[in-house]
Amino acid sequence: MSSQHSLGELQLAIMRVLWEEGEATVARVHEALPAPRARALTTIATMLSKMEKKGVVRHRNEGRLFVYEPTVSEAEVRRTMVSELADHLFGGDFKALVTHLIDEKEIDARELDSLKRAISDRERRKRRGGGG
Amino acid sequence: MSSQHSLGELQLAIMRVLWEEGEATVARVHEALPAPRARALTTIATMLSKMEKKGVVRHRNEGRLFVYEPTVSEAEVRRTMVSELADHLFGGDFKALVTHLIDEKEIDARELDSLKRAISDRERRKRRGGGG
DNA sequence: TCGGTCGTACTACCTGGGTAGTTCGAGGTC
DNA sequence: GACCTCGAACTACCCAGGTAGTACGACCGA
Repeated sequence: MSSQHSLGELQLAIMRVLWEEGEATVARVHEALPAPRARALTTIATMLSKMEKKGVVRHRNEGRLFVYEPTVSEAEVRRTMVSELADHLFGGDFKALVTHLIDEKEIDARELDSLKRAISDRERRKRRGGGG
Repeated sequence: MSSQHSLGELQLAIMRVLWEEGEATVARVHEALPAPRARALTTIATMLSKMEKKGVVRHRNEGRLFVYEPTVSEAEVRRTMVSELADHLFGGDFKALVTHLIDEKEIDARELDSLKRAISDRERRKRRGGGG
């Protein structure tokens, strides 16, 4: 697949519900949205149909209900959006992005160290176990 | 300052010119934009005036020329935009962002290792030297 | 069958990024 | 002084995210 999908804030919030629950009706998405993201039900419905046109969700009919489910994974969206940002802001240099994170104290050396250990670990496991 | 400024693609391209050159006229920005970002001169002018309304650039008159200069630094914009992304995509967890970078092979353990060394180094220097 | 309820469809609007043509004014030139 | 040119201002779009009211159709209960 690997389609390029950059999503807005509300769209992301909606997707988060769908990723979490696998599938959901408009009403379900609406009530599952955290308080600060409270919107009219129709707003959610409109958004969902825009998102379907865009290809990030799909729906099936359950009686007269629409049950929506995601057609793109969280990882895909993240990949797209992080790459986009790295592109725009750091000329596509992901290392520069991490460097920024550290320079701006968003993340410190200790955190990075534990991170690095986790990664080496994962890589080692990958090498031994094979599968992705 | 620390104002929150999220910029679009063209805006970023324009800012890059201004950051690089310190200040520039519309024409200068226009000709300095890399080929793939070629736009009509009026587009640049319009954009620049929108950006001024937004507060990310300022201009002074040099005869009948407008000389624009940035009012926000590249670091500020990066901070804003990276934080925004981390917020939207990783619930504000910067570590999760780095983890993503590694999981998705955007960056590998070796790169991370050299990165980590550079960071420890910088931290050490900071601790000794003071300023920040 | 009528009327209410529920849920989607339609419509409309706002905002901001992006795009660019056209107009207008200032300055220099013939 | 009329004219040309250059550069900014104005105007007008397009698109997508976001927001929500209103219309409409289906279904259920009386």
